[in-house]
Amino acid sequence: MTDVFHALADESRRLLLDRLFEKGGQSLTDLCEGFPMSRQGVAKHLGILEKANLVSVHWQGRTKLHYLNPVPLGDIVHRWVGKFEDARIAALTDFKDQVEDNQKPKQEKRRA
Amino acid sequence: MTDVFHALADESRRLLLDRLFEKGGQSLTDLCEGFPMSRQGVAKHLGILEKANLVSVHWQGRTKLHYLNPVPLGDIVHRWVGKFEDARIAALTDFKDQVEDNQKPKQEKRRA
DNA sequence: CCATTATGCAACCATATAGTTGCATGTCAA
DNA sequence: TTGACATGCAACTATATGGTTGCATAATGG
Repeated sequence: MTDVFHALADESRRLLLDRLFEKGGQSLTDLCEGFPMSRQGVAKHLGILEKANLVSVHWQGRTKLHYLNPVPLGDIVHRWVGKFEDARIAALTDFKDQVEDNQKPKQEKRRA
Repeated sequence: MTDVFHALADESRRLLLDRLFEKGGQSLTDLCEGFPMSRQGVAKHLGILEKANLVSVHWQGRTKLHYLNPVPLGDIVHRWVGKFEDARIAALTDFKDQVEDNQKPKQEKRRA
């Protein structure tokens, strides 16, 4: 989970995912094209994406083809989105309740 | 976007969100309770969550009440999940196509 | 007023991260 | 074999990060 979020928390890596989204099966050198960074820099980012399982690879001779792997995001993030959506619904009543409750001048701030 | 993912890429911060998910309107000291970290450590994490707009605050006298804010995740992450889901569908045909396509060039050492 | 409580600010430290360069390894084609 | 190409590995640097401690500020309550 940490790995996935961490991997996505970087513009360069999101850009690489964008590229793989447009066209899968690109090699390192393909992905380096027009990228403002050394080849090794890109390789490191791809390594992080692989480790997060957001990119899967397929060796073919001496070239390593990269593919976007949609599974972990679907699995892991979906849970969080669902959670936050529950919270969103709850927030409509909850937030107001809690603010009002906490606004009672003195203590008694613990909400029921 | 970077801020949101970065904020979520830390176990302590996700734990704080969990706590606010369970019960909104908690103060810094409330959230420090049982947390294996100094108050300032927690305050920093909350600052990052605020900056990412995942937590909104409401001052009440000298205490700062924290609430989970579901909006940015709903907006921003949803787009990514959607994108990855498109990719998931595409992957079924795309992946196979691209592998085969890339294999055309030369030798036959790899089977389809 | 004074003590207590809730928070903020700043400096500091250890480690992680993003990026670099240089060299090694392995594969392809002639 | 030889050279060119695709990638990996390792060392190094600057900065960001997660965490700490100490002190300052501001509101609360007796």
